[in-house]
Amino acid sequence: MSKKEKKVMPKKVEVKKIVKSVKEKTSKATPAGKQEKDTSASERGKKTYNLLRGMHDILPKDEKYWKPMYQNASNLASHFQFGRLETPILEEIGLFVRSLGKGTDVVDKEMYVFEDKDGVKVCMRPELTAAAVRAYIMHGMWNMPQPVKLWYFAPMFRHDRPQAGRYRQFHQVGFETFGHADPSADAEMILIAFNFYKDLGLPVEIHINSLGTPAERATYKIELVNYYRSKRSYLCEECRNRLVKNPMRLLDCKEERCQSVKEDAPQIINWLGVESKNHFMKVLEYLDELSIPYQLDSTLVRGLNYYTHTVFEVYVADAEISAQSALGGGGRYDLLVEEMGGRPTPAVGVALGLERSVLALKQYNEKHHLEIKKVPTEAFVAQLGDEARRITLKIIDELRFGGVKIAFNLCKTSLKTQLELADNLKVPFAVIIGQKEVQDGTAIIRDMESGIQEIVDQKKLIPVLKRKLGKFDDKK
RNA sequence: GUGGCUAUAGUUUAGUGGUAAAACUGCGGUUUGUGGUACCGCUAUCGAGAGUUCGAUUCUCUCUAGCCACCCCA
Repeated sequence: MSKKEKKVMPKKVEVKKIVKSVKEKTSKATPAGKQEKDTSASERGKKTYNLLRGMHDILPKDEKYWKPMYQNASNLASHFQFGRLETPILEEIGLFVRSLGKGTDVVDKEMYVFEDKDGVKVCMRPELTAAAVRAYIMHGMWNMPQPVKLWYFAPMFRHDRPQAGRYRQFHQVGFETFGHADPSADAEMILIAFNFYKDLGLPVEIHINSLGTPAERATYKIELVNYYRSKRSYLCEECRNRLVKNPMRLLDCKEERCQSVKEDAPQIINWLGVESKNHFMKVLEYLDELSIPYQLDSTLVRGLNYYTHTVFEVYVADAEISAQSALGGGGRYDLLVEEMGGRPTPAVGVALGLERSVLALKQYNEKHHLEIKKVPTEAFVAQLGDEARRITLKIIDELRFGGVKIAFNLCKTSLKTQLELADNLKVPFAVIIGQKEVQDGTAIIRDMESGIQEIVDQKKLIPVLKRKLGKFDDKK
């Protein structure tokens, strides 16, 4: 016991632990154990904090999903010439009410709205398109060579009821193109969304529809309502409400009794004018050319009011993976810039939900027994004693410049434990530096498979390691 | 926002009206210079609060959170 104490004395943490374990032992031994328990409870009785509802931490274990998502988005953006846009989380409420439209769920019940200390009503952004439009107008981007292409990777906020893959703070990666009316812009958006998932290794398909112009939609709406009104007695209660409130949503109904009514319902495509129809057909031609799998979906409406012409959503191309419906979606919003006070500017955009994508990707990989490969660790640097530890940190830094992917743990003092860690990581080599090596200015390189060790000069460590790893120095 | 299900160590799961079991992980140890094994030890106010009870982790209620369906969306 005394030996033990002596050993650990210099370390505060260890002392505490010993004290604690001694306490516990005595408390167990004595019948007055209850008292002991009480004191320890009050000792530890500090409040712990939980997350707010619908909020989540993104932990290191999911870095393997988040990192490639950011990299993919960033690569696609630079390839397709999108510039990074970063806007504030807080904006004026009006921005979203005006762009998304009153009557949409997002505006009516999901926005985080509060008054700040100046009594100004502010809103935490529920999406970014409106902010992008604001930025486009505010910074006079119509004076730049068109199209202006912007992308973002950012958190959004919606006060919805949480579910798996559905959070109150969630991330979207999105792309917006301003000043490009041609169907090729629509196709480009869909291509980017498609590639984003392709690069992640998740097969997706596109559901697509056209909403035409507001005028065309209005005529269609009348026709739709007329049709549904004639079948009113067959409808579910929900749909009777929709008939008045939001007729476009009638087509979404999943009630069995409404299905037969839905089958013969007029389809919006037949009510589009020649121009709108042409635009849509051209988008589809592009998709055929690009071999992007898509489904025409005459019931696809989308819940934000600003869309015109093309609308689309991205789904996992595997019905068994329940990823909370669409992974992402987008469409054209040719009238929004003008509506928001800018010059008439055609625009198209897409937003992808990242938490949902991670969820879908996890499920997909699990089903197909796939794993995301990490960059393998090439060597473990083990150290023994204070002197060695000091040298080690320096050597670790040198190895970073040398481009050797290493692991280490300065927290551990025993060589045994460190080699155990090295073994768990399945590194091919361990670099061992102890008291003796510090004095000699050397290091041991241990081949973890064969156990063969070699002593090398610390200065030659990087080239020797690289040669052993099958890497060659750039100089040679 | 509506309805339903669930809540036990870091994780996954046992279990009981008499304060709890296991696996994995983590930390420490089996002389601080050598790994893959083995062994030992430590780690849970049984989601929070109230009620019924001699006694509740177990029964009841409230709350909270998560999940599922709907609504909607990403």
